Amino acid sequence: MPGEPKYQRRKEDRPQEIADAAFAAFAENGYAATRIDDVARRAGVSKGLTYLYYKTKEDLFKAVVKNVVVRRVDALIGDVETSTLSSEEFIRGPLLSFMKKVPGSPIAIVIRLLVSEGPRHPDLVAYYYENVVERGLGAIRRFIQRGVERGEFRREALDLQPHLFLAPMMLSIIWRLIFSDRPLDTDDLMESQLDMLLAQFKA
Amino acid sequence: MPGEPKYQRRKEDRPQEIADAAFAAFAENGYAATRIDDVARRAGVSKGLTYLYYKTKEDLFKAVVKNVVVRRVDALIGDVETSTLSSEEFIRGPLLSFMKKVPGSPIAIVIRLLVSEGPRHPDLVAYYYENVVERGLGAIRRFIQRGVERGEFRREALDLQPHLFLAPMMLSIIWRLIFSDRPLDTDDLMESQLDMLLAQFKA
DNA sequence: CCGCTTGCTGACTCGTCGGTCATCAAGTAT
DNA sequence: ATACTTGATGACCGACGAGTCAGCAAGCGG
Repeated sequence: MPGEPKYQRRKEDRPQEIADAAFAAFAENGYAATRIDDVARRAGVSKGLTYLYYKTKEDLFKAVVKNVVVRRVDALIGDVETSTLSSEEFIRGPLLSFMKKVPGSPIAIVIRLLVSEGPRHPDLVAYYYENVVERGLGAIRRFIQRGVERGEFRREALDLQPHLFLAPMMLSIIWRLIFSDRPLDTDDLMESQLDMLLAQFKA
Repeated sequence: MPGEPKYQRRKEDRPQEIADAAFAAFAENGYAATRIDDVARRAGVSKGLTYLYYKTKEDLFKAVVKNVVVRRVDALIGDVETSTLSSEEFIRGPLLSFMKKVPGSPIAIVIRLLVSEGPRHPDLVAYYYENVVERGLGAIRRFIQRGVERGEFRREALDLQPHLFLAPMMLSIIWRLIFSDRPLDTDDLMESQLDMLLAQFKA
């Protein structure tokens, strides 16, 4: 009797599937504590196959981080640049709702991985810096500038460090990474911060 | 010929010395990547001795975190409670200068360790939460309350989440953990935040 | 000086896990 | 059908590092 085939060949999909499984595994146990075997099992694949597509564990790690990051940042930045809302509306609308989502999103996991493994993967940190941080901060800076040009913000807003928008979001991310279940009204934190910034810099 | 003794017995000092060495090692390489042998060599001691004082690697880890934490937090909180400065003076003086120091201090290292290893050491997280976070936030809350009672702050300040004071500090810590060498004027960040808070809540 | 306690050593064990490779079998071309 | 390519498997290897333990010697009490 012929029976089911033991496996199908799916050259195209495997790398992505393995990367997804790896992300899930890293998210749960961290990089060091994750075995390639775990990743393979999660992906429904043998350990050997993982090594066909990713030469080393480190390779896989880098692929995973780039993967997760690239997918998200572009979308958001595109939003900022093309939106037709007034500055205040944009801040209270799309920006705030984005910030609220981040602490529970895969981005938070990537930050955990960067904090713990970053020092041993400098090129990965560089990649992240260029593709996320610089571009993200740049977008905020341009946004402020546009606001000033339109007369919605005072000139002093130009001296503001864009980081100040993101500080409560960062705290919220770390809080959830460490104290996952302990309550903290992170939404309120971010709203208060944006309120303060607007109060201070609105024309 | 008698020669030097090969070692001295120093039962009292060993545990602390080993914990210090372990902290240095964890700070440099993280928990998982640090070998007990490294710790021992740093402490000028044999691997076996480490196991005399700490049953397992995890034990050592917990001892290290508690050790570093306990030493610092009390001092600061004591400061807040006993200071005779006005609220604004205190914020712009001792509080600001404390916050400036943190990102380069061992506390930052502890945060890295908690972010990466926390999920696997829930009791350690609980310990940290009770002894650092709750007490720290409590101190800030009492400080605000005192300011309101003295008429230095408006009543609305009571609704403020204390976390908002610390958000830029948190961002600075993470920034330095990940991007150690990349420039960021973290002092300015924290100052701006305190300026905003004062502008908003000063009576 | 001697003998006993115990702080301390370091060679060893043993499980684990990253990485390899001989082999198999799914799919394809002829 | 048959031969061939290559995606996929899983047993295996080697190193590495946590934890053990038999024994050594510092230093104290008599």
